[in-house]
Amino acid sequence: MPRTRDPGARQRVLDSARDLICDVGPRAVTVDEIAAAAGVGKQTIYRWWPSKSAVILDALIELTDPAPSRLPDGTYEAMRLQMRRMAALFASRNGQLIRELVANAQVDPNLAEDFRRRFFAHQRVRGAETLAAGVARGELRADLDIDHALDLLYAPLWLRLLIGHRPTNPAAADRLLALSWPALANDNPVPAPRRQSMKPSAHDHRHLP
Amino acid sequence: MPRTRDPGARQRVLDSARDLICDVGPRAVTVDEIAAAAGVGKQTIYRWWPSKSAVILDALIELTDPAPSRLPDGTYEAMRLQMRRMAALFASRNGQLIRELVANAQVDPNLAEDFRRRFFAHQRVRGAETLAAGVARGELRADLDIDHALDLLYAPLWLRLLIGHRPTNPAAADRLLALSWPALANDNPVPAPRRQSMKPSAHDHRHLP
DNA sequence: TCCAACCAGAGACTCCCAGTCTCGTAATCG
DNA sequence: CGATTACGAGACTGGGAGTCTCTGGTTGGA
Repeated sequence: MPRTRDPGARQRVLDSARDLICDVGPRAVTVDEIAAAAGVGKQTIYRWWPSKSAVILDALIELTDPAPSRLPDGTYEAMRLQMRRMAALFASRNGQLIRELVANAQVDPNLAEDFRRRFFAHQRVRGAETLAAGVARGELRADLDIDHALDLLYAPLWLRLLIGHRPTNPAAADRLLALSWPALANDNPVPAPRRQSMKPSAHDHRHLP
Repeated sequence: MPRTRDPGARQRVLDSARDLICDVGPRAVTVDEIAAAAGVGKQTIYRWWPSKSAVILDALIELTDPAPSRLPDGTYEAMRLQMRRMAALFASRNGQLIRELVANAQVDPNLAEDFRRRFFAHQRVRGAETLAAGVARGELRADLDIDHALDLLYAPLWLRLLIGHRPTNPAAADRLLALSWPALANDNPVPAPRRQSMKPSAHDHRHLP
């Protein structure tokens, strides 16, 4: 019998938050500005989200959800594509959203937990599947620790986003994968047949933007 | 002819900042509390440091400076020690200082630049020396890109500190180094003689806290 | 038709904290 | 001794997160 939630308002809040933060940069954006840009009362935001960071997390998740597109067959190329996607996200305007969230997560344990569960872990699932498939096919070492391998592959990109000591772009993803590959690949192709074309080719080294 | 800076005050400010942040956690600590704990006027803090973050950065740097102790000869063991030291720092109370600084650096570009120059880069210098020596001795691949290799080795520890998806401890450092090693080591010992005892031994794998 | 329940936008309000300003005092040097 | 400057103490400003209040609108049931 009561009035129900306005889905348009929800969407306008998320869109405004995303646009403002990506343009102006993190922390320079206030909740009042988001509310004004969305044409929404401040209380409407706090009715549906517990904090400003929760809004930003939802805005970020909305961006990256709808992409279960097909991956290449080879483990190397599949990982390369996934790392390139992550690098592109980090380098895009939307990288600002992630930086803001990680910054606030250092202070707010609840946010940290949400961020890990709803964004960070979610990002890793497909990578874990790819690596597991690679192990099953004998392209990767049989004793590979998937979680540590994911850290190895993804962490340098994260670090560049958060520290800014180097750019985060697809070329960086390529170089990092090429560098790490020998640590993951199966040195002794036990019964496994061909894994020739999957290995990094020479031109993957040494020519960056 | 004027009164000079009180070095005791400087030290008390840094000590109080460190203690409070390590105990209470980042952002829960205000400048007023630091000043009160140090028995110092607030203005004295702002006379010598441009911001709260600058105080914390100095407090952090003071901790990690005086440790140019000798490293083992083997490249593997030297890197292992350095990674373990970093892991221990991250896991200690002082890891809070770093988290706070990285969080604020996402918002404050000047702080980000200072943090990179005065802490982050400084940390990497010795690692770079170790790797370069390893290349020179033929233990590591001749075409190794030192900067990327440092990212590979250190970034997973940083990521654990900042995201918190896994613990940051010496055992983790060991496992990450053992995992990455094949990506760095020289597969073709060209003219290089023995590099036997430097390689990870079997017990370095698979037994964590 | 009317009413209860709850949503909405608008904006005033409280609380907190980084950073500034002011004061009276105490060193230091010429 | 007097000019100069640091010092501790604490009042003050500005801005932003989150809350409260008000008025109005929309829904579904009696």
